[in-house]
Amino acid sequence: MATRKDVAALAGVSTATVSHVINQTKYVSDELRAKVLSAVEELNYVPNYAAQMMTTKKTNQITMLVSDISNPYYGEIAAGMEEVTRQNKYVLSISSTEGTPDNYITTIIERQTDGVFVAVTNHIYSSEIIEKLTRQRIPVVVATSSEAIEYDEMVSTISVNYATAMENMLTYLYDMGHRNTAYLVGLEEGSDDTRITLFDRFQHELGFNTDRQLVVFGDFPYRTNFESGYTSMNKLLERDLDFTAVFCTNDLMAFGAIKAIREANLRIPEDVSIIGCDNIFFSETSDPPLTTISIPKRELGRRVVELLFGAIEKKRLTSSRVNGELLIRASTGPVGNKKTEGR
Amino acid sequence: MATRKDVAALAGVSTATVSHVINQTKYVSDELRAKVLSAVEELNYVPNYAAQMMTTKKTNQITMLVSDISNPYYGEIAAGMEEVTRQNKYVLSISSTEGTPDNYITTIIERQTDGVFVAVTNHIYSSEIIEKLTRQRIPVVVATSSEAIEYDEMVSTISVNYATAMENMLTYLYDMGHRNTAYLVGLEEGSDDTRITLFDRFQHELGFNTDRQLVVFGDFPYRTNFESGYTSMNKLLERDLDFTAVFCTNDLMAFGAIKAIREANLRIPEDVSIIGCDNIFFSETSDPPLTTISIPKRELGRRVVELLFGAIEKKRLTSSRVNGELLIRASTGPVGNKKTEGR
DNA sequence: GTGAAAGCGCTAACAC
DNA sequence: GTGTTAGCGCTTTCAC
Repeated sequence: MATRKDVAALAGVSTATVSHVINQTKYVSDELRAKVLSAVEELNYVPNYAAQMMTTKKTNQITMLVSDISNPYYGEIAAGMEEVTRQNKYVLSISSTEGTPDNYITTIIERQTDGVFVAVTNHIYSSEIIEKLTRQRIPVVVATSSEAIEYDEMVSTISVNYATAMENMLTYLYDMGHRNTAYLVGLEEGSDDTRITLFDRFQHELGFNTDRQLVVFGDFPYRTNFESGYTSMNKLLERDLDFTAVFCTNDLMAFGAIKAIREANLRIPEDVSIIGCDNIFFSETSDPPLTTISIPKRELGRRVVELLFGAIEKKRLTSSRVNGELLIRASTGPVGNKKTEGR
Repeated sequence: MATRKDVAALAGVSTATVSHVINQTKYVSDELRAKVLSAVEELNYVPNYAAQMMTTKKTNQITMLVSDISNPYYGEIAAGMEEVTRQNKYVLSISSTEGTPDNYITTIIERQTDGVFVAVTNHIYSSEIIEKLTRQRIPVVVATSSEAIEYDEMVSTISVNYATAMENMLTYLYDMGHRNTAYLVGLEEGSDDTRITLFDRFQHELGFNTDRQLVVFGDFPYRTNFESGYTSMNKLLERDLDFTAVFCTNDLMAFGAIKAIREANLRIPEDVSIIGCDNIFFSETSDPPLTTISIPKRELGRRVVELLFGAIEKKRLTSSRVNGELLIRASTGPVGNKKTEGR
């Protein structure tokens, strides 16, 4: 593997000159620059990143820490991140924390990532992660839906504004005659998710029958995936309460819920209306197409990286916000003649 | 940021000793080891990876180069890779090559990734990528479905055995009365995909009406996503041929095809049976649930990393193979009374 | 068993 | 404009 020294020798210049033409860090005469370039070409020279990293103390690497990379929601966010990350010659690395996140953090710190996006749904883990990261002065962007939390100065937040979408959703349900709507949260009770508060608030304001029993929290380790949706829905069905609509923390859970509902011999939407969140790609093609709160995922991903760059370069921190939007499809409808013998 | 030197000073030992206890590379007396450890603890010391990289010439990093990270198929493979990658203290980085891959490769080479998994569907690009990588002596694993290609000694292959699944699929279709089945390839003509060959072969053997017009290749840049499925299906419909079943290169394309079919006022499966490939998560919940060739994605991801490790450590190369399996769901059925006025 | 010291490949002063 | 050189933090012989 050719080094900068070899190039310098071949081109008959000093190593510093080579550096300067490669990094365009100082003006070098056309003549020498040409020599250097051709030497680079000839030797098939590629700068050694590790060495560069060591002197500059920058890795040009950003990492995404995610609970579940196989959730396409994060896949699309990652695609958005990748886009701007790449344009800026950064590298995106992805860590999936299925379980406790301890080891990842050490890795991230060792690798001296320039910034990390914490997209971990488990609240306890994520605050732990954030703390460890900020202690090392690593810029962090957190996905939060709550503005209530106080973060360290190293952290910026990206959040989704759910207020309008949640209000629209509940108004829509109300207008369709729904008065008892459940919520499959998946997360632990006490999670800092604005949607929970918004759900309560708008239910009160609009005149729904509110019953905490209709809100189903998850079990450790608090996943929000297909299985979790399936389990939560079954939990809800066992409670034997009246409900005609179910809102789920995300589309994946909604699909799990749909499975459970069908197994219980209930029809969608005639017996139960289902609403998801995220609008992942498949919600459009699913059976039935899913009513959901759409989130601009790619845009969100781009924003995250911009936020991180801001923190890395200017050391100036801000927050960013993206809007959720209700998308009505076939999984919801008016309250119908419920098959009461269904369960 | 504490360095090894600080630790050595605090512990009252040499830097070498610190290295030895951290890397367990030589026996160090319990007494000193304890001192070192507590110094590490106290200083919150974390080894600098860049420095380590520089001396060891290893990055402990593996890269996945993928055409489309938002395709959940790759998401699941990535999850499998991440699993073993993590267990071995490696880092997984993901690059999405939407468009020409030139720049990524340079990045990968600069970063001196220890190994890369090339999951790029575009054949021309992928061979170019492989060449550049192997020229730098970087171990590569390629996803191929063809055994025909001769690769450099630095490349191992992971392949899916489609033979049985393809035969089962076509037999199944034949038994259902289908005689004209189309194939939406998405890729360019001449792609090294065994499925194309297998499709032809079994169609002949079983006695289908074969007509190359029923095989639809893609257009540059040869994507195999939803849009591509939609476009290809429309292309097929315009050809105005008889067909009662359509096989698609992957589930994403199948969903795109389904959209086009519905827009043409055709019913699934009464008028057209649809078969996908991959069995991504949503194929189970889609409308209709998709008949598809299932691939053990996580397992595949794990194997890829193992292959890469083999290449990195022992410099011994092998190949690995995983089996596809036909999964019959509701998007296929017997040839019915086709609504000929449908298009 | 422990330590000194020579690099690894590059950057960035600083001289020339 | 171009070259010299002192590190960056760590690993690893090789002495002791």
